[in-house]
Amino acid sequence: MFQDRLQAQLLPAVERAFTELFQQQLDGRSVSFQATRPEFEGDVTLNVFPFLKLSGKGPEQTATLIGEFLIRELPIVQRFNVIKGFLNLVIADAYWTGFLKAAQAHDLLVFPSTGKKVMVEYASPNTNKPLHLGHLRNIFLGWSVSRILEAAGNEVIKVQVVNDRGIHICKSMLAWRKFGQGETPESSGMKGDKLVGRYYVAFDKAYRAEVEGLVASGLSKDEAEKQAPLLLEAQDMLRLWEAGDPEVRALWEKMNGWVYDGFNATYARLGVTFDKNYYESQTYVLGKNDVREGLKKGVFYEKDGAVWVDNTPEGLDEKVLLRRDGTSVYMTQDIGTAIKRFEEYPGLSKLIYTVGNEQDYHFKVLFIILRKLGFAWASELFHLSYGMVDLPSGKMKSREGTVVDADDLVDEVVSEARSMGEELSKLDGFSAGEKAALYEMIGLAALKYYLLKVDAKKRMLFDPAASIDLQGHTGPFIQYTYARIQSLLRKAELLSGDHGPGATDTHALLPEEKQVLKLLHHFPAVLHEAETRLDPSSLANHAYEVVKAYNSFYQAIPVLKEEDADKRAFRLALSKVVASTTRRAMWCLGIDVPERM
RNA sequence: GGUCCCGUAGCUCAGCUGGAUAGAGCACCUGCCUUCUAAGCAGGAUGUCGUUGGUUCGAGUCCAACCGGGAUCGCCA
Repeated sequence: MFQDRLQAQLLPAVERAFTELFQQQLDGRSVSFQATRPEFEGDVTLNVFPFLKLSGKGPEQTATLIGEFLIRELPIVQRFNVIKGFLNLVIADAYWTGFLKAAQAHDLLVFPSTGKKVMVEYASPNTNKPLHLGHLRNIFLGWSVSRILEAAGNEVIKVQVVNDRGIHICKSMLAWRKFGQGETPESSGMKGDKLVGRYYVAFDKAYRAEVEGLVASGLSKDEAEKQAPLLLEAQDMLRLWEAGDPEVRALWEKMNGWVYDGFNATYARLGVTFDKNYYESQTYVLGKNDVREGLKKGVFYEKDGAVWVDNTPEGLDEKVLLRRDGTSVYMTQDIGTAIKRFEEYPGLSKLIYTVGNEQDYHFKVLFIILRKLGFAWASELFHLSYGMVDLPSGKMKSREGTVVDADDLVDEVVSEARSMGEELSKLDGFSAGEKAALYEMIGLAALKYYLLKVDAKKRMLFDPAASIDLQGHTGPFIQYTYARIQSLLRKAELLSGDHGPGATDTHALLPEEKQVLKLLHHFPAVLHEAETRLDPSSLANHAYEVVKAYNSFYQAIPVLKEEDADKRAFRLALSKVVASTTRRAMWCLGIDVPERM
């Protein structure tokens, strides 16, 4: 369990209190301190209810005895009050100002190196259509988790698996060859992924027309769907692809190339990168030997000529790993790819798959299989499962054209940031290019924060109006606070006589100052939690809490206008740490912050 | 049908291994800019925490059943 610097002092003292006052051994792990609720006096609270058996006394008496002991033993405990079983401790201002000094010297959200290497897989698109809103949640989530792991001291390898082969891309290729008349991204001025996606849609349309015609001529729907000439042709093309037919391969490479150009443009705009790309056209052959090995070892078994795994002892089902004809299924290649990755990256300590929760079962089975094959690292595989994104109108359906395109969405939110910015017009001296870059930064912040602040595990509703909101609990609100502080710091430097911000402990902390300090103080614990739970939302929400408290402070307490030099220096120091910590927290979310806005 | 996830204010969401009178934002209302950036601050109103039982000193949180929503269970990917 993560201990902050305050708990590190309090916990041993509480343990001593139990040995000296009650002659009992207290298990430190069972002790939890919580922030004191605002309606009571105090900074941290110890709930003594769980320890009444140890103390052998009533709640009030137990709490009072411990409180008195802490006052004697720890200078940082200034006074206390007891309400029922709650021991509320007031921590001395000197502790908080000392904390601020430490935070000035060392970034609160940078942990020492763990020496561990972690691989995060995310994005993983198909190459037959452009990226959409669902991909955005995946991409922002995977990127943020990578950053969080880095901040927590790990080396992170970011990868994607590109699903570049299969019937879906053959459909686009076929449609392009039939109807495309040589159209290219250049000739049409269309982004490559959009162009290929258009032919995928064109295929679907023509195919359904064929199916309807066949049904009209008397076939059942099922038969029609299987016998439509276009589908047969696409399947032929897939066979030619697998046989390495030069012409099909050339077309495949050309059209995938267009898609990659389009994806790369989107990734660049979103600000994400990959250290390595895996392509299914290469990985789909993996895993067969591993499955045969498993068969030899008796981990799997043969039935009807196919190879199976029996997961009924784990409460799951039986599952085919190699078809009767010896070809592999999706699971087979995932087995092989996982093994290959741990070979390619010796010392890899964890592998995280950012994949939607509709594949929960798949990953459960995959991890069990790898464990059965005897790989020690199988326990370090993690499915970062996230919920679907729904629209107010319901589920996104490509057939019904309700899919929200990623590029369009970014355009929209950036344009909202622009009109807001123009309206407020606070950017004197900015060039057109600087303004455009700023609006881009703000728009992306709105979108990223909107998708990241919700617990990733949960299905979420995407409200287009709320996602471009720039006020309240949003990314731009946090950026705004940062820009505000930067402005303050710039002005402070202009004032003569100030030799930079410094923390002093010569004045009694105001409630607004202390509130900000307490929230900052809690930040490392939040990062730790975000890392262990692989959950950016907790970090996103805490960043909001901090800047909200800072804004209250800012609005109520003078900084530069303060005449007392010590107080002014202290408040500047506080502001500076809020800014740098906020910037780091936003970095962990993949969101940039501006110097002005 | 089996397995898994979800149900908290009008809407969208927080609520850490059980702890004090369940919190934010949006929307609605009232104040605050001759400016340390009003993309802000202060204040107002809003709850059978899906239902019913159980465990506990204490349950939004744990357990069971039920109701409602979703996912998944293929020699598909």
